[in-house]
Amino acid sequence: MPQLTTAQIETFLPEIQGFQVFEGLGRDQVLDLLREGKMKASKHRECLYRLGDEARSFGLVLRGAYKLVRCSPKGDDVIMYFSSPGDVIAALIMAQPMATYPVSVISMGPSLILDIPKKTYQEVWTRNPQVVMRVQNLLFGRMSLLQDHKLLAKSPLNQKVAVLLLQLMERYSQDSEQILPIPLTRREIADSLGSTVESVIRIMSEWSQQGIISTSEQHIEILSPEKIVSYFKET
Amino acid sequence: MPQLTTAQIETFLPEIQGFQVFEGLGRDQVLDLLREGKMKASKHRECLYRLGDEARSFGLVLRGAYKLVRCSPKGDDVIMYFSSPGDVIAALIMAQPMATYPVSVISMGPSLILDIPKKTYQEVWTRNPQVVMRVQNLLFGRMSLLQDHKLLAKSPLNQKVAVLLLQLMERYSQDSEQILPIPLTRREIADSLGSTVESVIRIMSEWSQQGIISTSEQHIEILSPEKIVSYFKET
DNA sequence: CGTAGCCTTGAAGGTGATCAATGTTTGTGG
DNA sequence: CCACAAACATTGATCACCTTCAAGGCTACG
Repeated sequence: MPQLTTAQIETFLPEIQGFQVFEGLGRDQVLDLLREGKMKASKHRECLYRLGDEARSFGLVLRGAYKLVRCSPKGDDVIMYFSSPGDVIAALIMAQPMATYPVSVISMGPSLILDIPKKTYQEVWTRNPQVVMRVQNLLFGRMSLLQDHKLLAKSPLNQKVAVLLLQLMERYSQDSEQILPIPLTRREIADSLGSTVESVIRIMSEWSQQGIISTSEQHIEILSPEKIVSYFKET
Repeated sequence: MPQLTTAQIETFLPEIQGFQVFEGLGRDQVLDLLREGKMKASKHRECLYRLGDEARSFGLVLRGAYKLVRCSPKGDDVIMYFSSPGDVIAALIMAQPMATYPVSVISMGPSLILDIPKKTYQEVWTRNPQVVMRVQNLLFGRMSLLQDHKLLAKSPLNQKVAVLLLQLMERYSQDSEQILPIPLTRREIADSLGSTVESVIRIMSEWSQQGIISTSEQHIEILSPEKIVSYFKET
């Protein structure tokens, strides 16, 4: 995992200033919040933070995506969250002294993150009520997703897959194209929904045949969102 | 829903100062955070905040319990969270201007809450970084519960029920007795787990016969926690 | 060119949802 | 205090959905 020079932060600064967390903050204020931050590029499937390791730093996602993974009692992976650029990862755990990461963070496709030491969080982030509130809002968004997922507990699997794909599409798709720009495997969909690869495949194969979606080279495209939406309008 | 006089807050003040959110704060500071707060006693099954209503105030739970309920697309209730004394309810929504409650809040058994106007949150709570951090920690705890629930997605229902009962027992039981001091129906257990009453009953009946739990007058007692624990140690 | 990760399909089997019917407790108003 | 309604608990029968297991093919990458 190559570490880039701090100077490179400059390049991304305009973009970073546009992130929700930093909305409306001045350039110097933002630079202060990123103090001691190091850019880290991750290759596909590389592990950034490992569950159980001591939490020394947290991350601001710049490019690509990372999945937050825990391990079920049974031993299989469960994906808690898919992060997207602008997301702050593992921030909450920074508030506690001597804590360990509650999840593993693994990149999906080539990704870029700004890795910021715990010290900066404790000394700069927590002192600024506005920033703390912004982090809280991000957290609120993630909690809403977890709640939405709980709401679908009794729904059939195809509704769950439909909702997940549309959620991800909304967050990741650029240029209003309906193509997911990150490699999302069927296993990952299953791991996110608490289901199995086989079941997910059966559902998505059917959609492919019906021309509702199209998948090629690990990328998923939704051809007719309306039809997918219909899946969770049904009783 | 009778409103008690503000003077009554004095009575609860020592208790309130002991809550996690206010830990280490001075008496005057706490009083300021509760500014304009009104005590509200709720009867069993009474609705405190209704989903979709304009969010004008939030609550600090003093006695009893409240359930946070949303409605699934199918139309049946899903319980997102069981609150306990010391919990802050609907706080996050206070940060947004003109928002509506994202859940309904309904009391379980006779309960007591301190209802605090939005204004106090915006003017006092958000200004104090320490308090904001504390609220964030409470939120973090609730998110952990949602994550734990997601982790059990593939587990059989009896494990889910076991985990839920032990979680609630840990938070509510007083004097290290293993009796839940709040009326928890089997329907509520089902609504919380995204299951059905019948399935929950079948599981709990079996436990009753085996002497693992005992239920009388709407109260649940765990006779042998070890045996319940064993349910989620199994593969 | 072999391994690893991913995708696919089929068959069998189980868990839990659904539907239906009935008993029990709680709460309310006359 | 009784009668009636509403909420809760219970049991059984049936069946759909999804998991599990097994086997095989495809593609990328060292």
